[in-house]
Amino acid sequence: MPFRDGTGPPWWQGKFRGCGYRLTIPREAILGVLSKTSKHLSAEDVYLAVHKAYPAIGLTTIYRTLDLLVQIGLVFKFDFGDGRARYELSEGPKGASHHHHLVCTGCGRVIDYTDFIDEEVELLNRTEKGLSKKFNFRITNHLIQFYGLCDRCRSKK
Amino acid sequence: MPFRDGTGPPWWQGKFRGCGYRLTIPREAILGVLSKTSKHLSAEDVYLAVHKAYPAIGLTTIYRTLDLLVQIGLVFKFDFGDGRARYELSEGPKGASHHHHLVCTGCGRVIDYTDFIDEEVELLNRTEKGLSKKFNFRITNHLIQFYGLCDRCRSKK
DNA sequence: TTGATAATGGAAACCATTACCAATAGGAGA
DNA sequence: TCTCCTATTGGTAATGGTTTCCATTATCAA
Repeated sequence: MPFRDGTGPPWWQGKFRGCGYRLTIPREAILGVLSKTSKHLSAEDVYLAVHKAYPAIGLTTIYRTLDLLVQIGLVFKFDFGDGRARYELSEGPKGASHHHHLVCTGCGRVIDYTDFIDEEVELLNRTEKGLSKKFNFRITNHLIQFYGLCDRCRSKK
Repeated sequence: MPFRDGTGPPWWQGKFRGCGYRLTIPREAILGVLSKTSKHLSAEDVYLAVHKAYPAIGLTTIYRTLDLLVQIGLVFKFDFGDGRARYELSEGPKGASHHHHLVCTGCGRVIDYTDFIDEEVELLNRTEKGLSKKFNFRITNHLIQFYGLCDRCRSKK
């Protein structure tokens, strides 16, 4: 009987065992970091955060684990155009906090928005169904991003 | 009076002059390559293609020019997750051939689709308006991609 | 408790992209 | 058409995020 009140084993344990993966300290530490922030962390960001509590965990493990988490579907990987990948937990323990991104091409700032999400998701689901059938794809994920200049960058020029 | 029948100066000349950029051999060659394909070329792909006709043109120029074309808005830059950027002409001389992408996470194959495009674009325009107002952004572009397993990769496992 | 093997970590390799700078060429004005 | 200013170019070297390699360690089913 799983616990989800913060005192028992984390809610993601099942995901691991179910796939035949071992639940290790580094993996728990990385999930811990990701679950405690709403920022878009790079691999190095995760490394630095994890490093505070577990200095022995190496950068290689961070990359490997993040890849694994993306494969499992626990984590989303994004590219905001600054040359490094960003990672976000796909959903929190209390449920999904689904959002899309607004990226400033001037300063690289990323804004999460949840407005219009319902309409977008509704259309996406419909599109997914159609595409799955037409191209015989098993669609697992989608990406929507808007690009532009934020207020600060607009006034600079 | 501009020519668009292939015998006169290319339709993109105005774009350059208007922005104060010079129209050079390398730039024309690169645009030429991009306008003759519907594939998603990497910088190296473009380099190799350009190199056949103009062996003197260097890879550095390819990168610089592609960046410029993206800035001007003549070219879109994509990331399909294979570690290299892909470039596509944003619209052909005959008009736009707007499409979105379906990416196989198994083999990396990318399928262009135009189905649902109208609905998607309609919703995106509405969303853009709302986001522009709420966050005071000047939105210039958007990205939609679906990820999944293609038929071949599904049957492999 | 034990053993098979999945997972780890440090260093080195990888590789797409960028920085640097001397040489070249576009094109507005004469 | 010619000249000059300066944007552009191209080769090389550097950059830096990510991956590879492999000997060591730790997980967990039996």
